[in-house]
Amino acid sequence: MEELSPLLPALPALPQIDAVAPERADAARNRERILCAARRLFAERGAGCVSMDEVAETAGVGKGTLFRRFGSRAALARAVLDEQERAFQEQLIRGEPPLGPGAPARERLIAFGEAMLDTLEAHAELLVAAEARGERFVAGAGAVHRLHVTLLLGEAEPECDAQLLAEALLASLGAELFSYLRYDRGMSLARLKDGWRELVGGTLRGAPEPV
Amino acid sequence: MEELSPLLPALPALPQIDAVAPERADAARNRERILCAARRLFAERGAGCVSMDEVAETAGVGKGTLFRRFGSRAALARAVLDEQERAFQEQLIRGEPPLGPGAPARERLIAFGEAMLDTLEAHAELLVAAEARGERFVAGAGAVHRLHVTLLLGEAEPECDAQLLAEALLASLGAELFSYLRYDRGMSLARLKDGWRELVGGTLRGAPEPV
DNA sequence: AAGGGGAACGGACTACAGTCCGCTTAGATG
DNA sequence: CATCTAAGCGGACTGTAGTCCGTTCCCCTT
Repeated sequence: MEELSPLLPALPALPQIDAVAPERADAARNRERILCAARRLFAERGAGCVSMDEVAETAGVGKGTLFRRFGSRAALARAVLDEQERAFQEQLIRGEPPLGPGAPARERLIAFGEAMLDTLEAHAELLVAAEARGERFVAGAGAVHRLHVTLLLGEAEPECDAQLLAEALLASLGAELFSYLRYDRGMSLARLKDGWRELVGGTLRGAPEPV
Repeated sequence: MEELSPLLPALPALPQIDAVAPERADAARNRERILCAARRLFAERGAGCVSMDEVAETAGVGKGTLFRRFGSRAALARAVLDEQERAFQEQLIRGEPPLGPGAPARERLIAFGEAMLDTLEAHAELLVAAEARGERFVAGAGAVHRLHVTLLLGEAEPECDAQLLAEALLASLGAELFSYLRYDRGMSLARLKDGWRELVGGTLRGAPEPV
């Protein structure tokens, strides 16, 4: 694994897994309250129609606390999706093929995109909120997806610029674009999946001729 | 023209197609002042560091006037780029190949992307401002690009879902993504152009090569 | 149990996009 | 030139994300 690290853009500050961060009791309580309130409000009224002030008030904490915990609106949305996202990443790493390891890279890529599209279908609004203001590129979940796609592309076609193509492919799975195509343009989920397949199929169909 | 009118059942108050907008003198003057101020401020300090209040003050007009004219921050950025964009569209429609008509669709697509990347290199910050808040999808310039790419794709590969693939390809030319790749990740412009060529090449490899 | 240090709290504050509405005035009409 | 009216004006106002900083109180130490 180590030798792959040059592919990473830089993943600093991965949340420490072990015990470096003992959380104070009141902090933990408040975090839970906030997540709970956010989940409820987002579900009730849609993520786009809930302000941070409302979340703070509903949770019964101050605004400062809310932002100290989560840093930004986008980060809060991500935190609400966290459980979901963890499960998805688990699938990618240890799940059954074709999503998990065992299938050819090309099949895994297709499965990945289809799963992403299913997630988008289920949580479009929240995901739009989660990728606001360019945080899309920095955020933890995005980094994992990026790495996953990069590795699969490199595996399927060692000659290609996997890092760059991964970004291009992921851009086509962005939440804002999805919302636009799905709801403003009325494209069906099946059509979007077909499009993804076409895109991946094309990208992986043999190395481009050397210039 | 006039002699047709007896045939018409009476079309009162159809929105005038031509000469719709006789602009009042003060309005024209203010629009010019605003564009001038915006151009200057954006150039001096970067589009990201200029607030609408500042533009209004520098232009010597009220905030209401500014928003009445341009509607939003993104629209103002687009207006500042307008001249540039007109010239570019002219190239697409009537310019020399490979950007203009005359070259095979595939070459034109590649040239289109490279030209877009050059534009991004020159005006990244302004273009980021211009595509804020999903206005990317609605705005005039975006619509022309979309149509152009869709037509070329359809021409090069009639079997494909040109509308959808056009969106995917255009997403990879988004200003935010460009800024991230170019400046945060430090990829060279040449590399981005190569990536675009790879992407287009792959997408169009499905169909039999045009003879 | 008491005390001290520092993390956590909360809400007032800032900055900014975008809206509203009463006042002004360009320019058309007679 | 006088009058009229609707387009245009401007700045106060709203709603929201995110910051600051004086205060509180958790938890470790003794």
